[in-house]
Parts: sequence; C-alpha cells; structure tokens
Amino acid sequence: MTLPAKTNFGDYVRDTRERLKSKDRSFSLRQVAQRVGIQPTYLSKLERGELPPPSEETAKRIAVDLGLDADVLLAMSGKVSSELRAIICQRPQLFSKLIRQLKDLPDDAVLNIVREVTDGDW
Amino acid sequence: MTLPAKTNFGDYVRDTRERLKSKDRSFSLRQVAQRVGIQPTYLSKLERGELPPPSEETAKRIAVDLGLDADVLLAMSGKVSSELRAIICQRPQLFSKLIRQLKDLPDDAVLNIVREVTDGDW
DNA sequence: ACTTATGTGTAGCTTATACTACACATTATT
DNA sequence: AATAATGTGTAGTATAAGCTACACATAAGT
Repeated sequence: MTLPAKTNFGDYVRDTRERLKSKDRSFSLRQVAQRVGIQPTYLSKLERGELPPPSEETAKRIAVDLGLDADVLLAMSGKVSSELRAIICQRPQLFSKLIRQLKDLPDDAVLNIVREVTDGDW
Repeated sequence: MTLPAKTNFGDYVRDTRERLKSKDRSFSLRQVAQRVGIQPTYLSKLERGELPPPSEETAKRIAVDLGLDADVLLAMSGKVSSELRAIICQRPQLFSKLIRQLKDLPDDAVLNIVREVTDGDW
C-alpha cells in the first residue's frame, strides 16, 4: 500500500491516472471523467490544481474509478468523509479527546491500538 | 459534565442561554449576540432552528460565551473542528480505520483506550 | 489523409452558505 | 408614564462551492 508522499489532490489523481493509462487506454482524462460523471474540463482543472478539490461524492467516485483509497483522497481535499464525521459527532467528547491524544503518537503506536481493538481485547 | 440528551443545536443553545440568563441578565439573546459578534435576529433564528447551524467560527464563539464544549456544539452542527480534521487528514488511513473500529464500542471501552494513552503506556 | 480522441482555455452558471439590516410588538426598568 | 431592553418577522445580500458548456489545438489511430 503506497502512500502519496507529500503531494496534493490534483497531482495524486493525475499521476495515478497516467500510471493506469499507460497500461489501459480507458484511463484517458475524458473517459475517466465520463465514468465519474463530470466534465473533462473539470477533471483537467482538478488535476492541474486550477480548481480546488471537488465535493466528497465526486472525490469518492474518482477514488473508485482509479482504485484509490477514498479516505486518503478525501484527506488530500482536506475533508473527512461524512461517514466518519457522523461517528465522531455521535460521541464528540470521547473522540475529540482521543484524536488529540493520538496526534503526536508515532504510527506504530497508533497501529498497536488498532490491532488491540481488532483482536477484541475490549 | 452534563451532556445534552438528544437535542439539536438550537435547543441546546437556547436552553443553556436561558439557564445562564436566569442567574445573569447579561445572557439575553441580544447581549450574547453582541459579544459573539452576530446579529440578534440571526441568533434568534439559530436558537429556534429556523436557520441551520452557523459556521465553525461562530459556533465556537457561541460555545465560549456560553461556557460550552466547542466539540460538542460543533457536533450538533454536524461538524468536526478544523483542528481535528487536520489531525485526521495527516494520517487518514490510520485514523479512519481506528474510528470505524471504535464506532460500536461502548463508551467505557473507548475511555479505557484514552486512559491508556494518557498514562503513556506507548 | 482523414477521422477520432485527447487535453485545455475561456466563460459562464446554479445552489448553498452564512449571514445583515430594518421594523415591530412585547416586556422590563426607572 | 416614559424609556429602554428584549425577542422576532420579513426581506434581503455577499461570497463561496461545485460545477457545466463551447470552442480549439494537438496527437493518435485507421
């Protein structure tokens, strides 16, 4: 699972699409736009950063088409999916506190927590 | 720490403000609006749910004035603070996975995690 | 050569977001 | 009784979000 280094929404989409396109002609800007349900001009501007990232729904459809992780692509839009937002908003104090605490913990420490929960030690 | 049962933004603000007002005249709708930096008419409509919750900034200022937890008030607006969003967006996969996993865990289980992290067992 | 497909520049548009400003009736305060 | 303060109805406004539509030059495929 390769995470995008320090790139933005546009570059990430463009790079991914070009990579796919080199193996499969159907990943032209126009065809992707068509499948995603947006105008080619719009996708072009998104990829070049001429316009800010699209709506959550559009970002998700782009992610699906390009086989990307929607959470990651949304993060590059500075957004958190409505699904996650809803979870947080149900118990805002609990989650707010937890997230702030985990902010400065290294990845592997957070992963340990994830694993512990997965294993159902709770 | 009393959490609002199942109420919405408007009712929560109104109830809180009325409660404060009964002890302190300066919590009239007009004076609160003045301190918060919005029009009284706007606050009135917010409290009665005639208009949707305000911007994050305005919600935060209301929270400060009324002594409420900003995260909770934002949650009633269906929002997550930009600060928390930024934390999540820095490590979207990690946090997304964790949040989804914690979704159905009872409060005390999540609190255990919070405490463990607080104690620095990591 | 010709058609077809590709990416992009320019110019818009529609809907939501986030409020303000004025006027008024009702209720307190002095 | 007069003044001041309170909450609210109505009508707007300004800005941003999230796109579309047309036209065109270039490149690729047949």
